[in-house]
Amino acid sequence: MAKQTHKKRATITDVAQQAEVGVTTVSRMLRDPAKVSEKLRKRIEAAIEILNYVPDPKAQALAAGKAQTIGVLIPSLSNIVFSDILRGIHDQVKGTPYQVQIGYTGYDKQEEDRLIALFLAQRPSALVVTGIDQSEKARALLDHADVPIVQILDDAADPIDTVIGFSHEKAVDLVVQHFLAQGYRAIGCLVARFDPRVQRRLMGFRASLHARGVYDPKREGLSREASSVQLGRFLMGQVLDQAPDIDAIFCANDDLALGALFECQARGISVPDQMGIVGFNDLEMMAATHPALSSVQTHRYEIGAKAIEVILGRLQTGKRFPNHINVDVTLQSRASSLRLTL
Amino acid sequence: MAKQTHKKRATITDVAQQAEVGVTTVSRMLRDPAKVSEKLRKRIEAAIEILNYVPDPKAQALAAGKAQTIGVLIPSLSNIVFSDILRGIHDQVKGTPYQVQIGYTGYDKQEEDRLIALFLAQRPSALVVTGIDQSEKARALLDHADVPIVQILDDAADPIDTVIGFSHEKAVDLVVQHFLAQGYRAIGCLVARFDPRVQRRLMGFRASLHARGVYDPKREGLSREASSVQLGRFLMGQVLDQAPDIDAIFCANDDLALGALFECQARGISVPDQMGIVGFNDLEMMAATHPALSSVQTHRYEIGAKAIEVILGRLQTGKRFPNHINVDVTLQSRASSLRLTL
DNA sequence: CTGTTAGCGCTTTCAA
DNA sequence: TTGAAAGCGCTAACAG
Repeated sequence: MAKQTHKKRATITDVAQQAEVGVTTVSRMLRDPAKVSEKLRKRIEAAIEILNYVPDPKAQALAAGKAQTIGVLIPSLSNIVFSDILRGIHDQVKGTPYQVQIGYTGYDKQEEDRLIALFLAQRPSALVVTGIDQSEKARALLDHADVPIVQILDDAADPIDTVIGFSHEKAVDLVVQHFLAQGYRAIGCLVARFDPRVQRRLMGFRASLHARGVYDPKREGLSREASSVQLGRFLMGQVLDQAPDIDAIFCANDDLALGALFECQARGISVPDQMGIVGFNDLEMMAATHPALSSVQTHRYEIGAKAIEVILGRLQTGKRFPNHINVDVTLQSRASSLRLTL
Repeated sequence: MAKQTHKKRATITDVAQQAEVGVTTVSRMLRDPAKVSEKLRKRIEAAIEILNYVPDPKAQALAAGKAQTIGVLIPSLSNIVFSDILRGIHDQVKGTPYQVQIGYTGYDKQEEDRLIALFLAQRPSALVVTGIDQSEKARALLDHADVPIVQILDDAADPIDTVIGFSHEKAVDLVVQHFLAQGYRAIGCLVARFDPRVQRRLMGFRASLHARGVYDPKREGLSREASSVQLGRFLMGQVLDQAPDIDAIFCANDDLALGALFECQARGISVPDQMGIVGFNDLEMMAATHPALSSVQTHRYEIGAKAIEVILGRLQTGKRFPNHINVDVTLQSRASSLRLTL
């Protein structure tokens, strides 16, 4: 008899009436069908089908005291790096009862603080945040939040909870070693958008060159703008003009590296003979350029997936993972930085 | 006296007690401060500060009968095209009381159906879906949903509600015209991942060439794989092998075009003299390659932003927009397809 | 301008 | 096994 008035979605009560059982039974069936007798189960299933019932997640969350939501805070969308991480996250969440809620900080500390407070207020099941450079305030909130917190894409001595990533300094050192091994001596770098991780790459790069006594600030092309291929071309040109002796360039992002390659092509500078190029992140395109571009593979998809794995482990099976999960970075050395026949 | 027991977040009741007012007043203040007297407002603000109160969005949504959520369904994350759209959406939503909830269909019709049902069950304020190729089932749900529905990235004779985008057929015709005007005659194409929009581009391309009597299937490089630079190289190589007479290539995605360019470089084929290349979407990198790559600019950011503008218009100001919003596509003709001195 | 009182749709004791 | 009833935190009449 429970006719729907066209406009209203069916509620659990409607289903209960339709199936002639109590709402409790319907609710129970939804989260553990085994606890309901075969007979009622059939009736309820039929009722759900007839009424086209879909439980309201927010009512569930409210009643249960917590949302089946995993919050994810990332700085940006323009950067494929984060798309890859999100893919890893989504693929791993798929099939679980959890939903992903994404927040974009726009590389803005204040916005990050705001979003962390907002997300935490929704009592998510867990929270994934980018990097290790949260503000004092955010850190306090996070420390007291009673849910798994995963920091990604970096490494920290003192993680809030779990940190999954790698040391940017070490990653960059790999690049410098590689350049030197290939006989490059006048090594410069291109760096854009000074987010904390890029900054650590720059610092690591400088330290690494310093340690080998081959550091020269003239060979740096720096910009606060967002990284892009065009910016890569521009910065490469700039560095080339101010330090003509340069013979190798480390690009803190792959799009800069692509831009550097094109600038060299445009100027008739041969890569890798006159100029070695190495990028960072190893995006798909790097292997397909001509010559193929070397880059530091950062396994972004895996980092995203691992973050969820850790969270699900904690949430569902109670399994604990180590607080530091190091994802190996590897230098994919391709034609753009290989000039020695080995 | 309302001491918090450390673990529990403050509720609106706590705030009301702390400020010695009724909960209604607190609630009211939250959504329209002007309706509360100066005096109480101060007291409430203080209480909120002391208790560190953040309203629970799901309780709000439940009580209000609808979530302040705008659902967005897109097929993929790997494609920068959708990152751009999401940026437009987020930028436009920022500062409004709405939250964005993203769903990924993975180019899978069934998953799309499931997500549409799921999202609608949450009674969002509005829903943005990609394309116009929803299933019968999904369409029925969408038709009866009592919220603004915006379809993006395509054009349809019969939109569900509002459609924002452009005709892929017409866009492709622009490319063919351009090639012909530049004196190219043996025009081929590279197409990957047969999603409905890419498919329409292919159909439009064929029709356009047919109409001019210059269609040759041997000049097509097709693949069901996801579009990528590497795939672009591979397909370009394939087409070059099977149709050596080809002198121009339209790539249904920019990464394919980039791959095509590199394949030409690797084979010593000069662009644009021996081979004209035009891509689709005009990603940032296209202007920075050497030679710069022509591409069809699809204004993805604007489409995303416009979708939200339309939705906010309907939701907040009651303003109505036309059901068809056409976003002009323009061919950015750059060096890669210009071989006539004009 | 302010407070009381029902719910929103669902979960969850607690009895039956 | 099942169900009645009491909330989860908030909003929205409806009185004052």
